[in-house]
Amino acid sequence: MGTTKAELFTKKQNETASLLKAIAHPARIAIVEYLMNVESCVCGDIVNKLPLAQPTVSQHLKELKSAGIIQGSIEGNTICYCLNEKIIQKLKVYFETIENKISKQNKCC
Amino acid sequence: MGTTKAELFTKKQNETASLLKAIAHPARIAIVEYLMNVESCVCGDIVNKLPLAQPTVSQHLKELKSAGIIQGSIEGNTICYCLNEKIIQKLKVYFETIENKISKQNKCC
DNA sequence: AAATTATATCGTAATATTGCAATATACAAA
DNA sequence: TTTGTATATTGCAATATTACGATATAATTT
Repeated sequence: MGTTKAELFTKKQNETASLLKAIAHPARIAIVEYLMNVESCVCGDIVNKLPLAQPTVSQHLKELKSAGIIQGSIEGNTICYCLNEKIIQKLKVYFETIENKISKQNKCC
Repeated sequence: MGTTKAELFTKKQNETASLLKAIAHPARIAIVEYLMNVESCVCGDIVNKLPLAQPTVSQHLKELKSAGIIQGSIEGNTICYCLNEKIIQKLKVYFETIENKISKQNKCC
């Protein structure tokens, strides 16, 4: 195996899992945290900032982008990446909702 | 490879990635969402609720537990699992912080 | 104590992920 | 139009993850 049995879970559960998985890597965390602190964001800067080879960074950027966590816009020779605020907010709300539901019930441990 | 080069990132980035990775699977999302909606929580209930074999569920519970996302307390023959509110809150705050930082800066895309 | 019930662990097959060298593409500058 | 610069894609080796049958462990009931 190695294959997740996605068909056995709800669409939403699979989507949530994919979204979290897309961020759940130190290099991708580092990219997100870099973008959150910077105003203008060029791919080359990210490559220089990260301790990984250019193709590896490119691959991580692709994953973040296809999950919708970052957006990229072509700027001549260069690509400007930035965070998708809506998706970040969605994740915040997800954990906020869990937090609120927990506090409303008795805990057994 | 297949190995993440964890030593190249900060301790905190690695911890955040591990924590997110621990939830980033539809079965583990399903477990978290089940626990969030239920008052008393016994491992057997989770096994019955999920469309996976008992050893598989046990393995997922172990991962959630070792990441600190759930806690388990032995209750005779049975094990009662529940969510660790502090960790969930930590994740909420993480995304909340990113959200706040984004809105304070100019976006280029 | 034997049988039953609840959960964990081991071992392993199938598949996925990570990282990078080599190479391709695409625009910019000379 | 050749050269340089920025980014993406391909191909592949190493390692990690997922799932589960078989089995172990540990408490409960009979």
